[in-house]
Amino acid sequence: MGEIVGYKLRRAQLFVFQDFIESFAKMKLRPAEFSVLAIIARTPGQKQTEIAEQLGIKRANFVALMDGLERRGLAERRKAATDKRSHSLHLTPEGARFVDKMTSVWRNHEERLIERLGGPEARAALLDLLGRLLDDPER
Amino acid sequence: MGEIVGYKLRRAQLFVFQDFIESFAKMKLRPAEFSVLAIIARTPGQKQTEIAEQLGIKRANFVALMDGLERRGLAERRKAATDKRSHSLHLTPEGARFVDKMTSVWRNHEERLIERLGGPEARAALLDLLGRLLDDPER
DNA sequence: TATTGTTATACTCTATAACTATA
DNA sequence: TATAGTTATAGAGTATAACAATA
Repeated sequence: MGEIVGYKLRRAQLFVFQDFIESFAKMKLRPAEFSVLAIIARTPGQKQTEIAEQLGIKRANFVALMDGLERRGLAERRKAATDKRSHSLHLTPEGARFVDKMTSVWRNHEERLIERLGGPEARAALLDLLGRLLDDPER
Repeated sequence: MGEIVGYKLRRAQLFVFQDFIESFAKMKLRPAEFSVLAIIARTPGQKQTEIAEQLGIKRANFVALMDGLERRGLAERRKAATDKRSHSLHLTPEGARFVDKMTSVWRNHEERLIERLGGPEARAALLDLLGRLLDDPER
């Protein structure tokens, strides 16, 4: 099975997620929540559907995810003045502090991966190859 | 998010699985079933728990999977003479023909990935990097 | 006592349809 | 009519506990 790209990709992804999940167990943060906070931190004010789409999450499933972040006081929905149907998403001050902590935990996790891969060049090579599969324009 | 190994790995895995699933839609074969048939074909006679463990599937969840393959006449459980608790797994003759077809469909899928990656060397490089993450001894 | 296969069950993710309020 | 957010729901995939038969 080691010659099958999809299989090995899946096993590697599960391994990396396992490390990720353990890293964030204390913060009670799951991968999807991490990604939502990261996106909001980088570009505040986007509406739900925009963020869900970027992450490949169905907007229906995004609701409960965002409910959780809002209940924890990390992010908030604001009624958009221009379009009263939509919510623009922002971090709370506490959410901004949380993201700082989260980023530092993530760096440790990423550092562990770099060591396994054999250095930063290997990580860059992996990101490049994955980007080719995805046809990523920012590659 | 493009700089986060786990995230990009996940997206790439989903993309590859999507192509895989579409490739095998006509054969009504899911990734887990593919992997079980491939393992049985390569090493017939192993018992359920051994195969499940190799694939990272819990033995409880393996039961329904194997039920399905048996119901379709592709694989079968044989009572092991030495240990009457265990089942040794084998392909049926129809299962063997199915695996041939399956392998050729898989090759097309894999060929598509190689093109995206930019050639067989790129695929080899990707498998190597993923193997490093997994600490794969057969790398 | 321990292990193999099994059942039952629960939890997370994901996918779809249909509703409401706005546009 | 169409869109943003929402609700309800169903299907995978995965995890654990407990049981019967056998070791």
